Amino acid sequence: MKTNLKLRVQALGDPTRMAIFERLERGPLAVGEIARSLPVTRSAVSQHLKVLKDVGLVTSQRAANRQIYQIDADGVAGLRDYFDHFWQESLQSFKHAAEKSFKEKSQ
Amino acid sequence: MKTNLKLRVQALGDPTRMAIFERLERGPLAVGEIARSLPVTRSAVSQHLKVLKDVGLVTSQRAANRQIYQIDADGVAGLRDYFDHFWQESLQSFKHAAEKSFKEKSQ
DNA sequence: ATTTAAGGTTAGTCTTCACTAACCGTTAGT
DNA sequence: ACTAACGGTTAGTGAAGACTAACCTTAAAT
Repeated sequence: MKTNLKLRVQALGDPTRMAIFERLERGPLAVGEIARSLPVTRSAVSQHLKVLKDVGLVTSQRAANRQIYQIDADGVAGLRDYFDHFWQESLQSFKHAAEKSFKEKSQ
Repeated sequence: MKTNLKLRVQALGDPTRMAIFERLERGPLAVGEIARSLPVTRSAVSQHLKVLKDVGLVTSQRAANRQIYQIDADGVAGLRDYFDHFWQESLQSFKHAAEKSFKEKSQ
């Protein structure tokens, strides 16, 4: 399994980074635009975006003066798949535990 | 939206808690069993499990002397749904951005 | 009744990391 | 050329929280 997945969860574990991430849900934004809607400096936003980019949750591209960030849909899909797989495994193990418990009680 | 979702991501953001969480994927475990497979004390594991329980990612039940923890499948499903929804929104916004970019270039 | 093992709680320490301020390079406009 | 706005980088600080050690209760065993 990709260890990147854990790093992504770790990255989103910070409330400010999660807020930045959600700002990008509706579409690409420049660093300054994000910072203006948050109670932190551009510097902080820039650092957070670097983390998000390093773990593959956002991508960036230059537009003249500005740096435009947007969600990396593949990165999000990875997270969804991980939790989906996890969910299925959990259901499975729950079934087994329930059956085992039933057998133990009925003997 | 459930603010709980962000708390869940936050909870799994800690590597030790993520490790504990993954230990429970295959089935219910007691606190001591988890602690034995990790480089931290039972006390730490107990505290982490409390956090995971508070945000709805695990449940617990007594078995005589011991406290048995297991994954809360509903909690995991919530995370999966969140990221699935997020993924769809991101794809949508990506489409729009691409179309807009195409129009701008062709005019 | 004592012992043993389980797990939760608390106080205190220590590390991690989010944040700001200051600086730098870059680009567009005048 | 100069100015202004953008964004990335660094050093230093502060606060949040992960961890251990010590203590407590509870339950089963002898």
